[in-house]
Amino acid sequence: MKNVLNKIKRVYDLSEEALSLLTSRLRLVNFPKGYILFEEGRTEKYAYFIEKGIARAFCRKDDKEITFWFGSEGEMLFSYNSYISAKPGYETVELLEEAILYEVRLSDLQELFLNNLELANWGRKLAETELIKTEERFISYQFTPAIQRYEELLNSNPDLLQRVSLGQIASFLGVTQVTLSRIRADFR
Amino acid sequence: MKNVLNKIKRVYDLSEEALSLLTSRLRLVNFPKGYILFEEGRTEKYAYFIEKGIARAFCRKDDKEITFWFGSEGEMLFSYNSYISAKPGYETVELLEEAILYEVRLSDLQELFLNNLELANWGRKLAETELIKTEERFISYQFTPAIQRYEELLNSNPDLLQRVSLGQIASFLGVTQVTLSRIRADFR
DNA sequence: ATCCTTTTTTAACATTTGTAAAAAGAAAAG
DNA sequence: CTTTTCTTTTTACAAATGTTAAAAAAGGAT
Repeated sequence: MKNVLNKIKRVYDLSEEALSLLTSRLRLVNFPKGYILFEEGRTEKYAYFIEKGIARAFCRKDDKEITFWFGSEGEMLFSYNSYISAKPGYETVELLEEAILYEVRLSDLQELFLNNLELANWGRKLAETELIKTEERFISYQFTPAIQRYEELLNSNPDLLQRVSLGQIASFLGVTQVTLSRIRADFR
Repeated sequence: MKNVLNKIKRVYDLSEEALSLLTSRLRLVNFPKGYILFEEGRTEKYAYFIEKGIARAFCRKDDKEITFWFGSEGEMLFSYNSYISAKPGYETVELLEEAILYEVRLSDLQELFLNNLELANWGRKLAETELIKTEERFISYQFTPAIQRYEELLNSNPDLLQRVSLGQIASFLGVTQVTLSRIRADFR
């Protein structure tokens, strides 16, 4: 549970009591490589902490897929619409490796938030942290050319290339696979 | 205070007590058109509710500006980095019209969040709502061509064209002003 | 109304990126 | 080891967008 505990504390430091309230709702689960954890259009009932493995979130449109997120050890997995408003999600989440996750029921989380001040603030911090990350990525997206975003991605996530296919990285960067190949060719 | 109260309640419904705890920390302020409310690199001490007026948030890079947000009546204004981690902000916020705002000290907000369960959950919901909006925009950005984003923007915000210059809308859409002009020409 | 300033449009050209298809390379299966 | 399948690179061409500069249009000020 090392990676998960680490993540929980990094979000917002909790007392022993609050921490065990939260962890008591976690359940260890395993899934094979390729497993579809969340499916577009479904209202999900669980969120997950990644103890081991890597996942990607993507949306489909006209038989194209756009990957907009990668997450690995020590990160959380939600279907935001389900988590935030109990509505069908717009994203599909696929496990790219065999994975060890901790599962938590969304209704349990809600209940904890509504009854425990520390956990409510933990949930607030969690959303705030994700918010900043998302907005910064949005901005960097407009400012920074794909080449540079590619370098930054590899710097912040050096093992990504070994774990994820180039086509998926290309769609994450917002370019086609052909363009990414060209970028890499210039690179050398 | 109509627009602001509306916004507060739309985020998350509060009891009378919690609501007045929050509103007691608000202070009415006025600013002229063109006023720079937040400045890139500064750690801001306040957040604002917009009672009247319209604002834009942008980042600068190599003498270019990228507008990534517009907000008007009934929306909130923060420098996210200041709000979330008391660090210097990456954005500049400019008032595009004479404005009536309600100001709240960030340290007051923090204090309320840490002491009141309802307000902590209000703060959580606020961040969550912003998070979904930002992520959806990010995704639509990759999927949807500029023409369509332009139409959607005008649909959801019909008076924007009257209140904001085309150059700013273009940078919001992620294209140059020339491209936006071409888009509008095809349109007719 | 006229002048001045700012905003928006248009034009010509260069650059980038996309598309489709083929070739090369790598990984998995027999 | 060979074949099959999947992934990545390359090529040629088309389409979209950026750049720079000039023209046109719109708004304000006197």
